[in-house]
Amino acid sequence: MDTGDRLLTPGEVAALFRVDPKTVTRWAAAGRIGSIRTPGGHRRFRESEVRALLEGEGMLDEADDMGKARNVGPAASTGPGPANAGMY
Amino acid sequence: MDTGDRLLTPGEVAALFRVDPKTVTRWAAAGRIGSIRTPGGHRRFRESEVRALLEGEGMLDEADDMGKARNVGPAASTGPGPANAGMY
DNA sequence: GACGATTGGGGTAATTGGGGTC
DNA sequence: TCTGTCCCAATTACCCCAATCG
Repeated sequence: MDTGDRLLTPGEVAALFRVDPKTVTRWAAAGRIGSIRTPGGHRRFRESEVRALLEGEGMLDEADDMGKARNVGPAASTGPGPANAGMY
Repeated sequence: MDTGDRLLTPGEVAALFRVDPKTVTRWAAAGRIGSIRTPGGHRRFRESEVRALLEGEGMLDEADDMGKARNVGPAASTGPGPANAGMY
């Protein structure tokens, strides 16, 4: 049923993307990547989603014209997937 | 609905959240998650509550489509939704 | 009663979150 | 506009050993 819903820590995702953990946090805060929060407030990311982002399957439309799908939307969130609640 | 009466061990919940079993114990001690204690002092967690926490307690409606069939993960059931009281 | 594996509790180090700045 | 780095506070992870579960 699940496509491999292993959860990754921000550090894991950051290492995968070769960026800073803080940057991954910003992606989650911007709603560009789905995030699951622990009761303590920390974030966990779906390995399947991260993998899709790494492969570039997540945003095929944007690969061609990014000035179109980047900031178009009622909620300002591009919402590529399950957007987080954004409460803190 | 027997799916909600299943009890999970701390190790199970820890694997679901991708955290340490000790962390799950800490959640129960902090009152962030309901726990049932065995006569010996060990804890058991309700599967329904854990799943609700995993899918997002914020339960925000999102009608987004990415054009490509991506992982939807486990079905997000509009469960009881024990509001997360974890404030930073 | 005994055994292996898990859990609990305490304590300390590492990671994470949020804000602000360059 | 986006990313990397600074601060501090909270959360989490791993260490120990004793008790409990199956």
